[in-house]
Amino acid sequence: MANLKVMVVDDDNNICELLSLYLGKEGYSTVIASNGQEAVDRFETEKPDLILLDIMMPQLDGWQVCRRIRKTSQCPIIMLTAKGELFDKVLGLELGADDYIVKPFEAKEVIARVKAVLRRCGLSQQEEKKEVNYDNLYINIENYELRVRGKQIDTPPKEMELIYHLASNPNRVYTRDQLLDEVWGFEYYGDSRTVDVHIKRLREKLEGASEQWVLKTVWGVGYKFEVKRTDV
Amino acid sequence: MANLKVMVVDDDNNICELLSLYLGKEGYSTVIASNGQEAVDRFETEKPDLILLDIMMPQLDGWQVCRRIRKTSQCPIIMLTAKGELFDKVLGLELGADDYIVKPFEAKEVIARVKAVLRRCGLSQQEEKKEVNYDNLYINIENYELRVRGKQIDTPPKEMELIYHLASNPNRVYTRDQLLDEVWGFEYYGDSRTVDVHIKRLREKLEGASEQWVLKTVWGVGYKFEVKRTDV
DNA sequence: TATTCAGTGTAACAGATTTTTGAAAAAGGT
DNA sequence: ACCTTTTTCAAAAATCTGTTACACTGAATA
Repeated sequence: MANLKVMVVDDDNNICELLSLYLGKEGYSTVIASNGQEAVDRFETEKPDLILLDIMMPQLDGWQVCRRIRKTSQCPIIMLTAKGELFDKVLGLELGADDYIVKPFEAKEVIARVKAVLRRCGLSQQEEKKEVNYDNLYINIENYELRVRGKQIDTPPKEMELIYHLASNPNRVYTRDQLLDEVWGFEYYGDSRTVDVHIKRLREKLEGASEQWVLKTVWGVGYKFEVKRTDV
Repeated sequence: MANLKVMVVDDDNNICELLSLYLGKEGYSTVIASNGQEAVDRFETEKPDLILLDIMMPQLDGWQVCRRIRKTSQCPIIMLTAKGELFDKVLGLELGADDYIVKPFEAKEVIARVKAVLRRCGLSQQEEKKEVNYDNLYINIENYELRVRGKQIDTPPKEMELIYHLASNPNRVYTRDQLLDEVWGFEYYGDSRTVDVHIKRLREKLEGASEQWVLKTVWGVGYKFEVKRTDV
């Protein structure tokens, strides 16, 4: 896959530099714009593959920039919003934002979301694995196949995607909101308890399948697919 | 990461110089303002990434400066308060201060707090380690994972954060109040004995894990994660 | 050395919070 | 219309957290 270009738009130069650094490490090339007008202008000439767009900016704010760009392009846009600022999901959807990130953010999260959005748009940098394999567990998200102890188990799509998502990043803790965003999608509005119910049904299917891994609750935080370490 | 800029506001020039020195050594660039009005003015032009703000100043005091800056910016603010002066946490919270430091302060503490606040705002100068490793002890705060003698131990979030905090700064003594501030959070009000109970529960989990380190009580002061030195 | 006392360890409780679970309603597909 | 999947809801269960009371310890004093 050719090198992908990301445009970072924020009036705070530190944020721009930081994001640029994160993205650079992951092999993206970056373009920086430090205000709304510059963003609109450079978008035409640079033709980035994705835009990270701050909402709070003087003059032309993020929403306005988003609206303008959407008039001529479907280029994926991730909005940046400061914690405390209330982010209007409805407005975001109407204007065609693809995702949003709350500041302060972490490198990992930014990268994960950029990748996720690009993937959804069929622009992922490298083909990602469509299957995961653990002791007594095989998941293939392409043909929606789940095998536990070698036995195929009929599993509804949502459960399938959830276990695939968790098992693809073993030991990483996901909050319910992250899962809703990343598995259900940005546009999903709903009770975060929904995740619990799916986890429960997955657990019924996975119960006692292996000592090597477990679908664990991290109390007060979320869930993770925990894999026993053999080392250290 | 681009160089971060800190604005130091204090009517005592010695304090300013001293802080400036500390910060400079750590790679921050600094701007000094010696009264409230100057702080407000220079904030606009300099756009610092963080402000160290003395409370007691003639004319415009720290609280007033804080209020004014908060009208237009979420720039992190750490208040400086002299020992003896009573520092009003509630007022601090309402006005949106992010932390506070009591004078006389130590270089180490100032740097630690500046870093902590910047980190919370997603502006940390370098990626901080999310895991610590000692003989028979592995802590990963990102995955909420605690392993003692290689065995994974389920641990509640508060205990997790506490041991992570202590183990991240081995041999440093923390008072109970410091731990409440730094682990429970600036906004937490509560009995400092709470810390004792958490320490006890941690000790149960860590008991006899290693000769190399220990969760030690410093009588009359607080606690520290003590690591035996092999060198020196 | 005995005494005193503030500081610390511990166990147990209560309240708060979070998670699990079952059941039923809603939505979607055939 | 039927069946499956998904979501919602709320009661029940589990877990975490802060507090308290009391026992114990270390350090200072007489």
